[in-house]
Amino acid sequence: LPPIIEVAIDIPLRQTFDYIADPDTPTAAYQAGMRVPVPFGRKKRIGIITQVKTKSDFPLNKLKKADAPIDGTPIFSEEMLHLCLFASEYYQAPVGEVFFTALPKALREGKACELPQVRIWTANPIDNVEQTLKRAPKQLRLYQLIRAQANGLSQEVIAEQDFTLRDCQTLADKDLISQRVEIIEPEVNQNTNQAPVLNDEQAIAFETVTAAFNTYQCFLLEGITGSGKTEVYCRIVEAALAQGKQALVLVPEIGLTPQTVYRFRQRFSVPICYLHSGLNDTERKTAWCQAKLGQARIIIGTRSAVFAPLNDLGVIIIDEEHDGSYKQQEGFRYHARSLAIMRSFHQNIPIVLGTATPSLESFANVENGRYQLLKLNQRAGDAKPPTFDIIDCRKQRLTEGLSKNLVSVMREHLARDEQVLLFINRRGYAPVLLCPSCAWMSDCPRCSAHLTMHQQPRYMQCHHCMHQCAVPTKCPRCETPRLSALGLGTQRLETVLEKEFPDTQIVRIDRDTIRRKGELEKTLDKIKNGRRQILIGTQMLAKGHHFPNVSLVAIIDTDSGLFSSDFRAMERTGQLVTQVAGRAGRESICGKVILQTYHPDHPLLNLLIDNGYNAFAKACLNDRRAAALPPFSHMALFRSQAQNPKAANDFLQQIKDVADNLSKDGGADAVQLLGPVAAPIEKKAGFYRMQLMALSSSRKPLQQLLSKVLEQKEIFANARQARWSLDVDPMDMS
DNA sequence: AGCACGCCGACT
DNA sequence: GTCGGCGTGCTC
Repeated sequence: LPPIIEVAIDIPLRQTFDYIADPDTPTAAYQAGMRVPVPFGRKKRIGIITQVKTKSDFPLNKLKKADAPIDGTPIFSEEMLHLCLFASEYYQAPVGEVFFTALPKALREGKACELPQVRIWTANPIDNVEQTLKRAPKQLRLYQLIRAQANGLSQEVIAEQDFTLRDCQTLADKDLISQRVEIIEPEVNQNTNQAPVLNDEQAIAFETVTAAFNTYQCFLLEGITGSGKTEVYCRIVEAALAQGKQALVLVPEIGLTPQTVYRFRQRFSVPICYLHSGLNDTERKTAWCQAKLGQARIIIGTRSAVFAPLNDLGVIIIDEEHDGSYKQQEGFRYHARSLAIMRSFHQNIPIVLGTATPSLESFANVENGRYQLLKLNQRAGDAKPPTFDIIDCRKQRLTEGLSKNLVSVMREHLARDEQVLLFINRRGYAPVLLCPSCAWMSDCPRCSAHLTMHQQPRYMQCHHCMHQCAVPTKCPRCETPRLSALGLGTQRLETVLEKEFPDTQIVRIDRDTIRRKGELEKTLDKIKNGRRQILIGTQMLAKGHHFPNVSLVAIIDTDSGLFSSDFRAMERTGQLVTQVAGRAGRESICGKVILQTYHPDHPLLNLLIDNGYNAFAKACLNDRRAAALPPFSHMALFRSQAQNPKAANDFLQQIKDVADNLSKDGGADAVQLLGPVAAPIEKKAGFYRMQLMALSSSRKPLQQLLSKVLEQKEIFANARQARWSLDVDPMDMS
């Protein structure tokens, strides 16, 4: 009797579907984790077998017949199958969606999981070939081309000489050449570089982690900028490789630059594969399969690489663990850090979270003993920490956002032929236009936000929905001819500085100046080789890059991160300031950091600059504890959006009603429901947005409530009137 | 999500 | 009389 298989399909349903296995296919050919084509509705879809069983809850006569599996061996190992099932439960995400986000597109579409191959043609020894092919000069040229290479010639090289596969086959049909297929081996560097000597702290970190090989332990490697975290990673990876294991290294989205890639490539003599957004579908499939088939020994990738298939995984490293890009913000909203920790727990291997500015979550886990803290406090060489200065903006008039004090300090540094880096978190010229006589403002027609004015080229744009229009020449309401540009963006800052420092080169880095790939690299080189420059940048510049010639860093709009509705805003500001401070200075120059603020007495800001990030984080944690916010409670956020604000509200109200009823029955009212309330940006691209928050002191009741709520079918009846999503452990409250 | 079914308005 | 709008229900 053919078995019944349980299949997950890529649709937004929180269920699997049962099928009867193909009776003509051996039973053993069906295994959990394999891809299988199944009839679904009136189309055929590819699904993942989650279970092979003998019984089904679904009426037997209604079960459809599955095809034979695509894979000879499961594409999801038992480990990955469980990780995906866990993730689906934890994040309340549809199973199929989870499995399919874990696969590269080419494999989702049913392509074979195999290593890239190359077709190689060799010439058969033929006498008098010139005679045989005398009427086919092109074929003769091809034959001679191939004959010239004793080991044969690959199809790619032949193609470069303007011969097609067809041409080769014609020769092959005449028995003049023959082909063989070879696996393309990944390029491997033969590195003889001597690894640098570790300092004491690095050595302790390295030894502690490697001593934990083959057991689960989560380490928080807290290393200030320049303390040599990367070298510790490299040593740990090296040790894992020496044990015949693979290593998984996760980096933030911005972190996988050619520089990082180059650094790893220079360091190791094993095949490395990279999984990042710059790859096309084929490259991604190749990298994935190289990992799966054990060819790649080190896998470096961004968020989704947490799903990389690795049979001999020995250690996981997460660089810049505090970085927000580890959280997927749409669809299946997972956090790669959480899943990586889960993965190492199930695999019984250590995991290292490295950063100069740990997330409060990780700090709390050190305090409660779940993570082990490893510290790197020594900077390489004689590099000194930067000094901080607060400029009290209440005491002086700012001209175009710049205080007199800042300008004069800038002059000092520039006079010494050093670089100055200015941070401002707004691109464009001015964040809003205002009519001085009737108070009209340049509001976006589709969002509850202003249109930002851009110059060169001149246009208005909404940074939330990308809506664009011309810059109005007069007030659309009262026809007053002169509108004032309010506030300061990177472009305006650039204009102002050009006037103030006419003989100094100014380099602006934001999404408007860095459009194409590689442009950032080019500009960074320009900065690295330059002197006496003013650099203007958004957050883009805060991450990962070091500028040895910068001796002064100023944050122009510190206050924008100080007072926000998002309870994580303060944490992010502290991380930004600390990371930014890390950009400045080198061994010989002591860096200076200036913060412009209207709130010079802000206690957390002062704690940060006087006592450092650790003290700041501790205080933030205390605030979180007092407010019973994460990480001292667990949060889930229902979001809804609809063109009609009532529809968005009604949907969430219905969820709240259902949830309230359920928690009454359960007795334990440990889950608090707050809302529905309007989202911080109430309207976006024409949609009204609402949210409903669920908070609980422990995870389990929250999880159970969410499961029960989502089981209620009536919720989905209303769901057509509003688009909705559920975010477990939301990182961004907007 | 996709797709079919189904029941009411403006058209060759 | 039909074409087609999108509300509702289902997918093993």
